[in-house]
Amino acid sequence: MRWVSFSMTQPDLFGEAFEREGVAILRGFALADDMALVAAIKAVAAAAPFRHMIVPGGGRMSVAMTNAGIGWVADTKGYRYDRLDPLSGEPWPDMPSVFLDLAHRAAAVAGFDFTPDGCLINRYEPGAKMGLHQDINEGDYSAPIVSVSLGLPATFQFGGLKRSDPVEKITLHHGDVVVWGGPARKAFHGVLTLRAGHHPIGGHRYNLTFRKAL
DNA sequence: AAGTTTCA
DNA sequence: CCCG
Repeated sequence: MRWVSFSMTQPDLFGEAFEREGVAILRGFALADDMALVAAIKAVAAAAPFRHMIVPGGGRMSVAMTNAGIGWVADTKGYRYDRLDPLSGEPWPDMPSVFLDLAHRAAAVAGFDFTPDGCLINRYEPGAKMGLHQDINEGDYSAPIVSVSLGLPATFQFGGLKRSDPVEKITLHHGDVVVWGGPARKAFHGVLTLRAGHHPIGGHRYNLTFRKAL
């Protein structure tokens, strides 16, 4: 099987151009569904509350997380995907249909037939950040990663396959969707410290990251 | 280790 | 003091 290579450029839409093989930036793709997405996030969080996970080494993540479907979990032992929320022992809430539909449509733009089984929901309060890392705990690297930004803007860093590779910065705004796969699937990426600001959905940023975890 | 801290 |  041959994997699909693609790239999309959004020159000067926000005074920034970005072009990288295997990465598509869909500006405003989620705008039409933003309120439904936020409502679904709140419904998931009502059953599986946001929490600050501990990483190996003992550090506490500044980003608060919960999951729908198969969940990403960190603790002192390592990183893993789990059907159960360790906080409750119960399965993570089901993936909301508005999540699944949006992720599928966004991935299709980039040439993927993508049915995620998990969505990691990140909540960034001002001061929160996400260090450079790879998404490499999934079972199927032929599936892309789909990332949805809601709320306050953030500076996203996209690097290469080695931590030391140069990093490109791009501002992600409310409603933007990023799809990466193929040669970019295991690229290092991260989010710079969120700056305080005002947004109709609140003074924070949500990020939905869809994966084929199992 | 997707963490922090410290230093040059 | 912040940044890389």
